[in-house]
Amino acid sequence: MNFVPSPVPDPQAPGMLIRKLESIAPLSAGERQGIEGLPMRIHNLNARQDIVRDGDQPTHCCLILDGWACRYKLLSEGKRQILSFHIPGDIPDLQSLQIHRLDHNLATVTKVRVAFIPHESLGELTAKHPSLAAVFWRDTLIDAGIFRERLVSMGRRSAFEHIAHMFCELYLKMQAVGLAGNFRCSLPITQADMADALGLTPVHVNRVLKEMRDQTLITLRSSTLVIEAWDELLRVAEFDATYLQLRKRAAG
Amino acid sequence: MNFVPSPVPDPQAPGMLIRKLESIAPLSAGERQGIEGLPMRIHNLNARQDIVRDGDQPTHCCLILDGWACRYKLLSEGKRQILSFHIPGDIPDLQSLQIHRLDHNLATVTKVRVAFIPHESLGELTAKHPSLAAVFWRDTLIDAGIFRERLVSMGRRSAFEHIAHMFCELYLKMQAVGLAGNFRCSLPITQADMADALGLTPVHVNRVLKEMRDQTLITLRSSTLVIEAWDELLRVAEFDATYLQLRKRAAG
DNA sequence: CGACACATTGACCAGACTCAAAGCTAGTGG
DNA sequence: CCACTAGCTTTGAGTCTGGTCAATGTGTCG
Repeated sequence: MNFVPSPVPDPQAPGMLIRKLESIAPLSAGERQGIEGLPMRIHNLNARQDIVRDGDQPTHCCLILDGWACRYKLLSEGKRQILSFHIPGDIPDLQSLQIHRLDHNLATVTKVRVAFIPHESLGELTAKHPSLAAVFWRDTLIDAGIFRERLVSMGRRSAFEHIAHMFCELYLKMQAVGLAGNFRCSLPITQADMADALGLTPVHVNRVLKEMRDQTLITLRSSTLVIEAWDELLRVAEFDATYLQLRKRAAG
Repeated sequence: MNFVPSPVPDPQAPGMLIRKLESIAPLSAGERQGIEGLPMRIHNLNARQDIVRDGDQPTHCCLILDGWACRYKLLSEGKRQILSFHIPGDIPDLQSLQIHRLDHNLATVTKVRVAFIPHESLGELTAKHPSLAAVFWRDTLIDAGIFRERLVSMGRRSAFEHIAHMFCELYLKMQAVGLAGNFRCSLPITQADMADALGLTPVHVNRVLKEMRDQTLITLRSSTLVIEAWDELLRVAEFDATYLQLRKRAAG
């Protein structure tokens, strides 16, 4: 792994994790305290670099504090499939606690600030607080639910519907961690990234985006997505947020 | 749920579960004993009927003892996406232990014999044996890994490659539970089912299957798949079995 | 200011879809 | 044991969504 500057302390990192987990299930005071005590190595990473790779056997989990990351797989002839995008609060490789060899890559999209948490410490924590283990399990299950919904988009939605669906999902995920509001959020990915996530070509993504703009569904300028017609977007995407398992929570 | 005959006892059901879990991680004698003690209601279900539905809040998990099941979601205009097929030993709704409202349907494909296990009993069991909880967690993570690989197929593999990939996966899963061998296994699904799983139309699936037959890659007759050229099938599918997390195990 | 990455557009192509018509085949009932 | 039927499979002809190739804008950063 290539880190840019050397690690810097970040007293807010455990808070980020606590907020994330409380968005999944309420935590007891003891559990919160246990999380506060987790050792975390903070790193600042450049955009577009791998964090862990296919085949790696990581010894840490990676909590995103700032910026966007993605998981992807590569095929022959440079074909890439982006499996998911990840935003602050996410632990994209939480599964590595149980599945020791990674079967895909995790990379930054933008510059990213991450906290690395040793598996060992997480293991001790969940041994002490079994209900935290359930929360972690739940997080990976929500992750799986997102994959299932994306499968539906890939298989049975048109490019237009699929892109609309992705925007609904990304907006709600960003809103849930307080990084979006008023139908506006940062979207720091290129059209090529979108294409690789959607299973389309960049050219076609571009055309569909133009069509969405023409229909005043969205505006997309300087890495900012503005949803101009939320209800209509939901409708064309046949979007049902159940699968995201979003609980009511305090504004972040 | 519509059960055909009334429940019948099946002393082999716990054995099926034990074998399944030992394919994920070794079990201690105490754990095996705990599983033997699980209450299981056995039912025989007809083909093509829902077991649990989108929105349900099940109180039992469902262990498949015999036959095939599938999970699917429906969209408007009768569009259906099959998320996964399930074979004996699978617990397709294990996640319902943690995610209480189902976001998809689970249905039989063929006639199915299932064992329903109360969440309550599973909860007690994992409280007593925390390492069993980890095994269950691991099982759902493997499930998620299968979704990720399917996402790659959907997004970046041609219909031909995608179908080849599905056959590789199904064959290995069947082999792992002793239901396949010698490059031959039962495949009790229609071309329409395949189409809904692959995100294609039945007509196109048919044409691709013909092409595979013409290339002597496979034979598919009376619900039996014969893989005539395994290495070649692996090659065209760019199949890498890592994601299935298959451990060496005794022949079933 | 220049370079490079990204976005946009056009012309043409191909893989997959639609609609429609036969052919099979396993199960059912007589 | 055979004829019938319903559901599945197969095939053809024509269409369309999304892909390919290539050129031209546009914006951002050093």
